[in-house]
Amino acid sequence: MLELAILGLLKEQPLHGYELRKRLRDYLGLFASVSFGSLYPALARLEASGAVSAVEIQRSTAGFPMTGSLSGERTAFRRSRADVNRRSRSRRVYSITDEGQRLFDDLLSSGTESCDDERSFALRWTFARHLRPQARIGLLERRRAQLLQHLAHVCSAASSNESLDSYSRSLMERATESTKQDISWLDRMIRAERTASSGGASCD
Amino acid sequence: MLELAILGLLKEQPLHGYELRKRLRDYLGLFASVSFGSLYPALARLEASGAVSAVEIQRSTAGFPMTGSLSGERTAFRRSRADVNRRSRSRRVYSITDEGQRLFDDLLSSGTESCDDERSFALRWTFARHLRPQARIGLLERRRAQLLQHLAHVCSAASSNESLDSYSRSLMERATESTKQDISWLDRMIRAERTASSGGASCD
DNA sequence: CGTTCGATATATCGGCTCGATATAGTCTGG
DNA sequence: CCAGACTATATCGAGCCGATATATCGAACG
Repeated sequence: MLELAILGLLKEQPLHGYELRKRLRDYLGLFASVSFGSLYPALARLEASGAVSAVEIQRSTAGFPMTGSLSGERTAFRRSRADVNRRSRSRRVYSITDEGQRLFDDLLSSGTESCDDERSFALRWTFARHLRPQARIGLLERRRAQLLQHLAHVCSAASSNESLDSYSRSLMERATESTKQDISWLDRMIRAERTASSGGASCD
Repeated sequence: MLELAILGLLKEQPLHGYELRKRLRDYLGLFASVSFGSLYPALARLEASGAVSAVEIQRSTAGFPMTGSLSGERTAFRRSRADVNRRSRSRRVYSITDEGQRLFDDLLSSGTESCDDERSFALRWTFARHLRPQARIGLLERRRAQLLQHLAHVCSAASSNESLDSYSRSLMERATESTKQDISWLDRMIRAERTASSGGASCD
């Protein structure tokens, strides 16, 4: 799943590891902060599989480093942001490749079988703009079915045993309420997607 | 954290791995199902550290197996439940030791520094009856402070950058709403705990 | 002027968890 | 009598996390 998040951020612009982590924490950081012990191995895997390419940027006080290696990718490396000009030390700037674009599409739409937990869904929904309208609705409906199933399971477990104390019960009630509201949210999203796709252009 | 859940269930009665997993899924299963690849190593760790003791129950069609080893613990092993008499194959029944009781108390109250994520809090709250009233309130307030901090962080990240598309924004709004409701729930719980502890014995 | 501190930046290690898989006994039903 | 489902324990690889190590830079401080 981390690969999907990395590729999604690199689709917008090339980034180095440290900045990538900050964006994972801030933009997609609704759920958790990613540690370096996950990030750098994931980047190494992606590089080994050819999904991303890395350019080593040597530290240099001049405006354009260009110490000379791999001329193609760093055209997109523009120091438009304020934190880029305060570069320090050598950095490895990663860019997504064509193969990485394909991998991103695969990972994003592969939730057909097991878009299991909440974080996985949240991550996919963050990149929902890269999905076809039909796939967006499918993602929402799969998530909805999972929450309904989860709700039924919790209710059956709660009714089969009344030995829960007040602490467990209050926790369970809060969780159930939150899940129901998630389902309502999904319903609203599904309705909005349906009207948008019917009102807009025919499916693609 | 898995150790804490195991010890909490074994505090009530001795259990073998398979049944333990079912209860982790049903009773504490509000969040996730625990895999055997986590459970059995965790049991082995607990046994190696002396927090639990295991009794090998050989399969036998008689009512009482009692194949003879460690006479003390299995007094609590009563086949009062329907699924116990349909025992099959040899099982390793785990019981909590005195050292395990101490470890449970340590783990349960060690959230002073880092009761980080939601699942950790939910697990501790499930066993809140084993905490002193003061410690219960502390747990709730730590969780509340974390959620407030999380909320502030998300809001600042959202305001600093407006480039989020409608999908990310709707997701973030739902997450924010849910977090606010969690905080309200915590406030209710804190109020209830305060009245309960003030109505009961004077604080100390 | 040095030096200490915090931010930037990459990398690795051990330990824990998961999903998949292997093994094997028991019970039920066709 | 055998197929399939359930019970039960165990292991493996891979991924993720927290902690830690290393190194450079700018700012703060005396």
